[in-house]
Amino acid sequence: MSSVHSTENGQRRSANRQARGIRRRAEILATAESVFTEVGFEGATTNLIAQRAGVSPGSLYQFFRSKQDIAVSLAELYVAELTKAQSAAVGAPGARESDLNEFVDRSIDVMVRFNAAYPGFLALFMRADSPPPLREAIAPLQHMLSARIHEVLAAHMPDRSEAEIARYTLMVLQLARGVMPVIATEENPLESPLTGELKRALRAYLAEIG
Amino acid sequence: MSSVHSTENGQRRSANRQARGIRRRAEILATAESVFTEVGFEGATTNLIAQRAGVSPGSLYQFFRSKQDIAVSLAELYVAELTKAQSAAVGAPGARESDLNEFVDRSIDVMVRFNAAYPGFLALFMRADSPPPLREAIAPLQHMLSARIHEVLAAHMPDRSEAEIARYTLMVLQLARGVMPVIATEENPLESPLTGELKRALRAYLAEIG
Amino acid sequence: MSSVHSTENGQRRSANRQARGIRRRAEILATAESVFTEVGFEGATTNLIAQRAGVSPGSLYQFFRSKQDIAVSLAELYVAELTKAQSAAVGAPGARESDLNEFVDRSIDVMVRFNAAYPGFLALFMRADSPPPLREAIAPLQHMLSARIHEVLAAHMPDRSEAEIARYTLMVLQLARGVMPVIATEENPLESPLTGELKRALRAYLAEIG
Amino acid sequence: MSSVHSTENGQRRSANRQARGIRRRAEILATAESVFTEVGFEGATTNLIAQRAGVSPGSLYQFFRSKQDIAVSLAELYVAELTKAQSAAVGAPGARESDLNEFVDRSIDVMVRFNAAYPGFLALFMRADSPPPLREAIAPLQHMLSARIHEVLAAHMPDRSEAEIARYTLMVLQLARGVMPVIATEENPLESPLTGELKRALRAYLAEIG
DNA sequence: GATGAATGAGTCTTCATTCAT
DNA sequence: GATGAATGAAGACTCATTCAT
Repeated sequence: MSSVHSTENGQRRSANRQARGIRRRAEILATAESVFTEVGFEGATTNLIAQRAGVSPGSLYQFFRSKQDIAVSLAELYVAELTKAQSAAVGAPGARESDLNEFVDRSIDVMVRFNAAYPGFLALFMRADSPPPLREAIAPLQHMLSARIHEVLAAHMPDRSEAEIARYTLMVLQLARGVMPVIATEENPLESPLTGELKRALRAYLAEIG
Repeated sequence: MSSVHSTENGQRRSANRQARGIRRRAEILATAESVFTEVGFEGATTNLIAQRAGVSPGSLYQFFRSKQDIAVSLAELYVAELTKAQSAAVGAPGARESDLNEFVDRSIDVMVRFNAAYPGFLALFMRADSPPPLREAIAPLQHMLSARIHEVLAAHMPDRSEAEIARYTLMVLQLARGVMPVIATEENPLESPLTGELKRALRAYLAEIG
Repeated sequence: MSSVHSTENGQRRSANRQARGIRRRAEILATAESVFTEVGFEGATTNLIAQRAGVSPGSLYQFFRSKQDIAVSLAELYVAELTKAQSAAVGAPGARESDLNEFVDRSIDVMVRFNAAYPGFLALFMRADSPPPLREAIAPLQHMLSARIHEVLAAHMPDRSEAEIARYTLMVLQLARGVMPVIATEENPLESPLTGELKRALRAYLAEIG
Repeated sequence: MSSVHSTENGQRRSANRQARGIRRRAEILATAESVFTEVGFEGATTNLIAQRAGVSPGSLYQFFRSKQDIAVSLAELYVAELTKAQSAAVGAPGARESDLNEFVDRSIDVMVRFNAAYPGFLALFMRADSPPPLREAIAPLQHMLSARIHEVLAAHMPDRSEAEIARYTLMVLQLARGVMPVIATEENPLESPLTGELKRALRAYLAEIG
């Protein structure tokens, strides 16, 4: 009985440990995000991240192989979260969008909310010179967004060539990307007039090419 | 007599020196630009820049107070060059734009040409994040571009409030900034379809808000 | 009554524990030996040893005070094993050697066999330098081997001074130590011609000084 | 004239600089040797070496690419010095040795002197587990010594097979290697009785196989 | 003005060891 | 007794900057 008991204890202990480990990892990741946001990837030191997370440098390296691994993990988190948010708000990929304007509005809202929620996203991945591993880490995200836009545009412009659709897709993505960083710094991003203006700009462009 | 003579010599020598100094400075700046472009601001070491510029590290610090100062000086150079280019192509600031669309087209062309000519511009200042040391260097550039757009928009929309004009200005700037980096990587940027699409997008937006 | 019972239980349990403890310790020591052999003393990490031994780092420190203590314990093990092997093959210490040549041959065979059986022995203790932490661990081994040789030499050269005997002892030990590492890397060490040559060399030296 | 003068100054300055650089490098190397001797290669820290050499860590890395490079450079020094010493004392390779015993005596003296002069040699390179680059660095030395011994033995034993000569060569080398470390720690190595004993041992072995 | 050797604070990372559970 | 997460003191190495010449 005592052995059974100790096994139960062991299980509970290891469950607790695992839970705390996951929490710890998440805390470090959140701390890292804010440090990256403040001082950039190269400006951030692992010792500072550790200290701010209330953890020893050694502990940090129990959760992340390297400084870069922290950024990659962050990217993975973003990919997962954004995919989730996009599906929830705009509908699963494949669902026809009856109205292009609706699609634009909802997508922008999703992006705005996302950027507000994860300030590190802009700070780390919207750079011209991210080191290759970071770039790779967000590639899926790029692809997902592009695919979604491409699909909707193609459905609404059946007469256009692949190349044209691809071009429009890229334009929409980059136009939004240009405005997003400044929206993200607003007080209340979702209600910001800039958010409205971005929607207007995209709608105008889509009407023009339609 | 000899003192007069030596003074004349001194003047001539100091003029020569100054000229060579200015040339040196420009060379270092050009070298720094290409190094920044290759490896980014933090990836660049002052020793590498000095070496590639054929100058000793000590000399580099005779022209620039710090690594950051190099970037700031580069930004100032860009401001000057871009102002010149803009004036030449679009008309001096203050000159009324008869047609907004004309203004857009010419401005975009200027920017595209400029980005092609100065690769460091994109590498350093078109980043969505800007590591803190670069943030202040970028400000004058921002202001110059904004001022130009603001002026033209204000002239064409006399009934709008300051705040609205400011908002539209920011939008135009950011929309262009989003697309510019991908235009810059094209084979022949000026003829790229994306350049045309950017003009279309901006015209459509301006028409919408007009 | 119950207390008696529990005491009996306790005794049996503690006996079991102790037995398992000894086994554990031996397992860790064996693992450490192979890790040391693979990557050297400084290359080995206590965490790796623990992991390979299927033990937690904390447990390892229940058996060994420090990393150095592992090496010392290994040395002690070698002293014990080598003493045993030596006694079995050459006769217990104290037993007169009728023939010096016999003694040489048997001792070399013992050493060769031992080196083949315990690769860690060479890796840790046959190094010409010994990093300071290992220096003290090696001492007992040195002493044991020296004592054995000294005794036999003294018995066969009653007319020589202490100092001379000590010198000859050291010579024999070091001559053998020089050749042993290369013998140990041979396919079949015991049959290697080098083993024969080492015996010849030592016999020749002993004859010379005899 | 003043320009000529400044050129002369420049030349003198750069000559001075180079001279000081070479001296500095040699000092660091000497310091490193003694640190390696005291605490071993892995025990030595680059910061300690720098400090003891009266140099900043950064300066150390101006002369040596890495900690390992220091050891490799030391090895190269040893190779050069020992080659020089050997040629001077025993005669250039190729010169027939009339007497084997003479050859042994002189070679041992050279080695003893060398080991006394460069204590780092034993500490760094007589180890069972030197990292590969260190091993490579002394390989030439090994080869030189082997070649020299091989040549002399072959000349004196024309009837033996290649394999036998090779074996004897290896034996001589290793027998000497075993005793050398303890000779090197003696007060006055050249006069140490152990040096005499080593010569005796080698002569006895060579007589035996002759 | 120019040089480049010298600096040293600071970076990422490791690992022997401890300790709460 | 066992566990393994946590620790934190170093270590090798870099690089913006200075300064004697």
